[in-house]
Amino acid sequence: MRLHHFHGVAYFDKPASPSPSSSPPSISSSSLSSSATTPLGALHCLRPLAPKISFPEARKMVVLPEFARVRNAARLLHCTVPASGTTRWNPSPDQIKVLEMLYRGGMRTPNSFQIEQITEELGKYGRIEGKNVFYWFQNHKARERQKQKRAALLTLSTTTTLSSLPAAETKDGLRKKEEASSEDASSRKRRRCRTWGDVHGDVTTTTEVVADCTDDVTLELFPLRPQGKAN
Amino acid sequence: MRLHHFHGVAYFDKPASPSPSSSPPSISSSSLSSSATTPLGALHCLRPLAPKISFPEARKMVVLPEFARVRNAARLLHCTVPASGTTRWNPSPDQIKVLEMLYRGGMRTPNSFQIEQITEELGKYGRIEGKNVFYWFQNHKARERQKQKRAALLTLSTTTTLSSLPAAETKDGLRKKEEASSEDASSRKRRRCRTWGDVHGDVTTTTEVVADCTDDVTLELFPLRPQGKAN
DNA sequence: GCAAATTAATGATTTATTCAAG
DNA sequence: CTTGAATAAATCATTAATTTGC
Repeated sequence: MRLHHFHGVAYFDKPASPSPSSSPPSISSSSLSSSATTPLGALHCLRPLAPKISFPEARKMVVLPEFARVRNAARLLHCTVPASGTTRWNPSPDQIKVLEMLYRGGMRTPNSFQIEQITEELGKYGRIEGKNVFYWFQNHKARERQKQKRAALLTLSTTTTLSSLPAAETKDGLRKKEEASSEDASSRKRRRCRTWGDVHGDVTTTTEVVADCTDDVTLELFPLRPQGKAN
Repeated sequence: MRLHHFHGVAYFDKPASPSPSSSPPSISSSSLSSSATTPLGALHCLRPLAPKISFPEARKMVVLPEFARVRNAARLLHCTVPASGTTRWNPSPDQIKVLEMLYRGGMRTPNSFQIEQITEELGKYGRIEGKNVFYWFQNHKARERQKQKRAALLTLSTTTTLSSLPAAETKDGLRKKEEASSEDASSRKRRRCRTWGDVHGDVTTTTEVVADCTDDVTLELFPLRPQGKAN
């Protein structure tokens, strides 16, 4: 019911950046032909001005969530669809089905590319955004873990045999016990370093260099390798 | 010295979205003329291909950080500048100066718009990305807090008078004691809900509706109100 | 004086918590 | 009470300081 007006702020993205490693891809300034001083589009400020109409309070409308705040930067320019989004995402059964399938498949923290793919795919079953996918995986992972922990705790307090515990905890109690199905195995203590603006290696031209993995549209959404170890 | 190849993947952003509140702005799929099935650009996979040369191990090169993974989505398309970024951002004294000034000014968690502005500004003093700004504030805030906590702890253990403690903790010990300068005051327990892809209020047309705050390029970078409570 | 070895800072990620919509 | 959304705390990994042996 809302009716966001918005209109672009000319927030062009960054000129892309390196590729693999987690080197600084350069977001807004950096590279680009013009060194600063050329904000590109133009920047307005346009303050929030009473956004929503039916809100219990005036909250929500300022900053933005951790990740969000960063990424959003670019887009905006010709937003021409009210999108409809009223409140929070409500995953459809189909979407959940797919997400859980991916999770069971071993996917834990999809990278932006994967998120993009998944969002694209799930978009067929209903409105969804990348952040929803992102959050879903975060929450699901965390809650599965906590569920397992509780279960283990219970088991432990019941049987007291503590024989099946892989003894792989870190500080408080059993921890890190999932490792769902495949993946992992070699990266014992090396999670860090994802990247920021780069997910794919490199292209060369700006044309649709496309396909390099599988297809170019649906792409292997499910076969996606668990973690992202794309190499 | 590196020499990232990269080159865009045509990850256009999302069609922007609502505005104020934290309603789902729609990231990749959703709105847009085409419902899924049109990944736009094209997607490649091109694996990391030996990024860094001087690395003790083969780590770093897979997915990407929390926020990152989300935002990065778009950009890429005509990356034509090696950017230079080798590894992590190394703030120049000038950049730090500005950041600290903003911090002291009360800014704690800038929204994407602000980050964009700051990045733009700091870009004049050296390479920098939005994520750097974002991280800087996160880390600085956290470390200032922890520094203060430690100090207070020390004070407390020394004087034992505990008379000046505002008794505003939450669970473990003194906490939330900053509130730098202005802002805050009314929002006692309401941090949540920032937004995601929207920062500016609304426009209406796609043209440069620009200016609404101050100017349009340098913009009041420093006078920026502390938190973002732009209303 | 300088370069390898340590240590201190701090940038970047991940995990844990909290809040609140449905 | 479940779970999407958001923030803070804890960690990890690099880079800059600083120390130490030559």
